[in-house]
Amino acid sequence: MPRSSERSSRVTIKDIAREAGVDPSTVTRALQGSEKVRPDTAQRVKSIAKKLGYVPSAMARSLVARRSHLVGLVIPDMTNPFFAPLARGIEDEAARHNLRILIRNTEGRPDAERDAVNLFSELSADAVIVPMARCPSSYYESLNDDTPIVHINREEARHQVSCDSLRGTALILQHLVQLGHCRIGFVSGPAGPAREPKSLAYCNAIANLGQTTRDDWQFVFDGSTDSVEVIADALLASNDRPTAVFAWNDVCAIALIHALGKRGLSVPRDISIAGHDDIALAGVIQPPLTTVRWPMLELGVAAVRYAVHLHERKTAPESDIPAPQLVVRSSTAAPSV
Amino acid sequence: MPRSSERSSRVTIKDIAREAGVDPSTVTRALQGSEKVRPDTAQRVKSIAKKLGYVPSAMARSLVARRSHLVGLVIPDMTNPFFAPLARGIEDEAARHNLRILIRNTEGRPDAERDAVNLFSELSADAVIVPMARCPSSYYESLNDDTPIVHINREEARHQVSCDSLRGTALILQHLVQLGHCRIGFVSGPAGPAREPKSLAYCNAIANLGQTTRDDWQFVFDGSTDSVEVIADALLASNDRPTAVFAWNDVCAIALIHALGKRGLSVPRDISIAGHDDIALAGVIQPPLTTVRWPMLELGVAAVRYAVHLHERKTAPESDIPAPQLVVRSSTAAPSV
DNA sequence: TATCCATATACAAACGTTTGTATCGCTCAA
DNA sequence: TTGAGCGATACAAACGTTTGTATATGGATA
Repeated sequence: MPRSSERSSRVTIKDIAREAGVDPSTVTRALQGSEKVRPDTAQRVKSIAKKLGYVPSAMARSLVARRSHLVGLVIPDMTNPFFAPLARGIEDEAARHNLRILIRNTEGRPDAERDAVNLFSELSADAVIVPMARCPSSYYESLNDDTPIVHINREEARHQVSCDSLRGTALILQHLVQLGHCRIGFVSGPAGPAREPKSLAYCNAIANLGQTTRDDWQFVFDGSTDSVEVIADALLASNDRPTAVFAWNDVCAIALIHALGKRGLSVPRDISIAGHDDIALAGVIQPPLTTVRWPMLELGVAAVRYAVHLHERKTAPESDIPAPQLVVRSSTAAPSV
Repeated sequence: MPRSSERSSRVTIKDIAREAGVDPSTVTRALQGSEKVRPDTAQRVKSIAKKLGYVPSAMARSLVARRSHLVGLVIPDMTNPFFAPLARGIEDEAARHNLRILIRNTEGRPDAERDAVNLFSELSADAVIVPMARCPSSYYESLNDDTPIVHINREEARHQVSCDSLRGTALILQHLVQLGHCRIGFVSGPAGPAREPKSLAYCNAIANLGQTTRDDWQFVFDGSTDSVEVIADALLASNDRPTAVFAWNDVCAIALIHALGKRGLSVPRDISIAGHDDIALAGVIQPPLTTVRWPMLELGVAAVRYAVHLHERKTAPESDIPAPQLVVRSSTAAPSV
């Protein structure tokens, strides 16, 4: 029996006050459990509130409190299970701080990312967490700082938490070289500010290991299955093709294994494939994927902590986040040559 | 150069008004592009707003407008890529109606689901979309109806859009029987109001096809990889074990294929496995998974349309949603007997 | 020059809360 | 009997918008 009256608009604190014969301010205090209200009055107010199906207005509340206890999370790609542990870490830590997480999905589109940040800003979110931002730094610098933005793995940003983001590349390449590979290809992720540094990290790591690379051993995955087919074709066309490929994304690596299989190449017998991210499925596909585990959960926790401290003490907390780890499974092996 | 002043709180319409030498109401109208403002005044106001880095307060705005143009989406499991197309359909359709989607993740916990619905309600969301709700119907019936809840595939709910949710079961089982299987196992999804109907659908379909089932051919997947191991063990222990298993969830099916592989059973040679949902990876794993494609994208679109009509015309729109489809790949084959 | 209309702008109330301060009615001590 | 002190409650202002109405300014008309 929610609404007992016939009015069509929302039940307010005033409705409760009228019914209880008290002032609205008394209702607020009663509902908050303030000690300045007589217990029996408080009880009466509460039961009337319940009877009427009262739902407080976050709008009005936040307006006067000038904060919303909301934290925005901007996710570039819900399809990628990679972000799930991040979200979980964020949710858990947020709950501990009496904050509530709201998520917005951008599908990798920079305009959607701007819109998401904007919406959270309009909602007076306490903070906005943006993992793997697609918009250029200049955009974030132009924002006024009422709403702090916390980036994840974006070294140049004002506020950010990160792990050693390029470590994974080094680990994987080192692993492949140790197995005896010397022609190692690379597939970089979708467009965005993160692409360049990744390619660079690959080139550097290759150089550090005393190996060489070639332009036609480097490919771009745009998130679609079509682009994987193109990559597979290009790979086979190369007359001196890589014996191993490092794909910057497990989803891409898995799709690539399949595309190569269709073309008669078996992994890891004919070619080794390594991924990145260690999504939940990576260990249960055939062959189980060699990849890099990122400390996404820990990054989420750290991001929320950072946001909280930013809000309260205006000073950045230290937090140490475990380094990315190599997870060797069965999609990589010594070259067959 | 966002904030030119030294004040630390948010830039408001009053700040702009003061700087432009006009009344706040004129600022609003100028910013809205109302035709009652002289063009040069409007221009001046706009440029000042930009200069000050003005961000409107959604709180204040929604408070007076008494609506937020926000639609809440409650997702039980972000890990499951199954929900990605739903979210995309919802986002796209919402954009067309000038609505913005906010997502909250519940990880399948009923209390988190209640909290999510509650939050959206407090935020005066125009509607809340709840796919695969975990809370009992009685909870939803007890809610006051200022904030309409639109369910997805929940026949008993007041407001819902759905496809023929049990069709998939029938299609898969029919396919398996046609291949010659007569001992067909079943793995149902995680706990919640949807589990019972699913098991029932399985039993009914089995009966309709003139087959029989046994209690020890039916298993429960709770979302963890551990539970898949348990299922695999139980499956092997059965002395008259199923020659095919239908798992109500691709993620579960994929993990099951792997767990059986570890125990020496090859799919589909030794046992057929079928999934449900047709997630993006289903086609690119080894072996490619036979499954059922659900019209998630279309359901998302329909849900938003439903919500919009509920808000505007108070009458439910008709929409026809394509039926679930059987997608036969390579994880099912004739029994080897 | 007085009147009228249109146009541009200002004024004020409202949305639903929260919170600081004022007021009321007690009891208790002097 | 009076006044201080206190506990419970009422009053009022504020948060940042939007919107209906009132006002002022100017030009055209009579």
